[in-house]
Amino acid sequence: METIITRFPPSPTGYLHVGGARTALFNWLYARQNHGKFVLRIEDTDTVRSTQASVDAIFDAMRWLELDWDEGPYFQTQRFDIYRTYLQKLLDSGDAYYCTCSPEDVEAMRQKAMATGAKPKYDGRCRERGLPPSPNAVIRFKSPLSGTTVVEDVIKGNIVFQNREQDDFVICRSDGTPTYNFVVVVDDITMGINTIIRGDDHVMNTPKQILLYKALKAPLPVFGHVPMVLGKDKARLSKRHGAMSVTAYRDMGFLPDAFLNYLARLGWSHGDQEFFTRQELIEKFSLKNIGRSPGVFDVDKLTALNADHIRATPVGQLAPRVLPFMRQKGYDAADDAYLVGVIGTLHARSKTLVEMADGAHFYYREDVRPYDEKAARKFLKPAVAPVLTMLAEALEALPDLAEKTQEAAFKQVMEKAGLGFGKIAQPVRVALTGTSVSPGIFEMIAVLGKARVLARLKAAGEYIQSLEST
RNA sequence: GGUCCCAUCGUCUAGCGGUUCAGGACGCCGGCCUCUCACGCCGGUAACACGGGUUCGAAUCCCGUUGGGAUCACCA
Repeated sequence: METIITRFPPSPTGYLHVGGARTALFNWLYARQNHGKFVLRIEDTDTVRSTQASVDAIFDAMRWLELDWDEGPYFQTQRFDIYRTYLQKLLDSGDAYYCTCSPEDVEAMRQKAMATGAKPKYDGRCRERGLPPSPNAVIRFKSPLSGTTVVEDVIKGNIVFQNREQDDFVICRSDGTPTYNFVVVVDDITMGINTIIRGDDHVMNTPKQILLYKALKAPLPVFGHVPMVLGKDKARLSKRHGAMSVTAYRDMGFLPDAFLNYLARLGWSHGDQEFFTRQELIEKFSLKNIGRSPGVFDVDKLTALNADHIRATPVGQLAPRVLPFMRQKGYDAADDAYLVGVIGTLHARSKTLVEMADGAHFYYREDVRPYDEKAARKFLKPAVAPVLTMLAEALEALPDLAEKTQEAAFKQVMEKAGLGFGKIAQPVRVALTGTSVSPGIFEMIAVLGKARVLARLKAAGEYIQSLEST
């Protein structure tokens, strides 16, 4: 069987956006599943809009998503000589010709056509003139005047185009640089790309490209056009929908596998399954299960899926991923046993890594004061001071802080104070964390360790005393 | 406007002529669990755009309407 070779060809005119990431993912999955090759190609022929910063941003995003490529990155700007060769082939075979009509002339043709209600296109006036190369001439492709070109789309099915709708499009500008539809075809032919999965916005280019493949006598690749990703208002995703850049999702605390899982499920399905590991995606992905209608990007669902992935990830593996967020908050955290313990108490209650870092505040602050005002007022009342003291003593006497051991200590205090656990837990929680929301008391104490716990209980006692004296 | 594509709960979707007065997930609303918050569990809300056909039978096939999207460059 032929080796599957797919590609992802972003143009470096901005960051990698959500839609682009999804087509990259689909191509990557398909290549990986078939033990084929995934090629990265930078389409930078628009020298005005292309920037190195964008190239870097794209690599950065691909690396974060861990979508590795087997070949490339190729840069189109370094391949002009190849394009030149293929241009000459078309000229030689008579499938292309020089045209000296100025942009203004062509524009006039469009206006005229529009006026008569016809489709705006170049009228082919230089088609049979056999013009020689000249400084201001462009090269146009000699498109068939009749017949049909059918795109056999693996996602959408057959799409038929009338050749008469096509005009003789420019394949080489007057400045000598080749245009998009031409370079893409040459690249895909020379790179051996046999499977092209790309966005819906390219369907109209496909008949042009197929014509080029035929003129170049090259075998056609398999085409598949995936529907667009839309924003909440059902309009194409754009800046006004907020985060479009893939790396923005990294910064919001999403896991790459969760992001990929979400992207895959947006437009593709495998029965009712929602959660997929990266490996499952590779195994179960299939072109035939890609839907034909556009989908709306939903952060809430991404977030829910992210929570599932966080929970499914062993705490040890989560540590290096949360660390940057901890540091960003100024916590002196390290990838150590303490952090693993911290994550253990937080990972079932965090939907994102940012939330996890937020929830870890009390683990990395020596003093949790000032207390949350409402929490302190409600729970750190005079009556609880002796209870906190008793608890501190009981805890101090313990040989270790295993949850079982702690339970006995708490039971002892509960009996002495004549209070239920519920009455003791909240004050302790405030004393330990400064707030009324946190992981479970026992697990928290086990992670914090005796020294921090005793100090905080003592501090809370002092706080209550200071209230009484005023 | 021309050309092309699309159309199941608010959203992502399952469904590929009958076993579905349509299943799952997110969201939302109840409840349970419970030391708070979560997790988890249970239950509820909510859809086949419309109109014609074809067929014994249609969410599933065909046509039309409507609605959305894409594209019409010497951008990619």
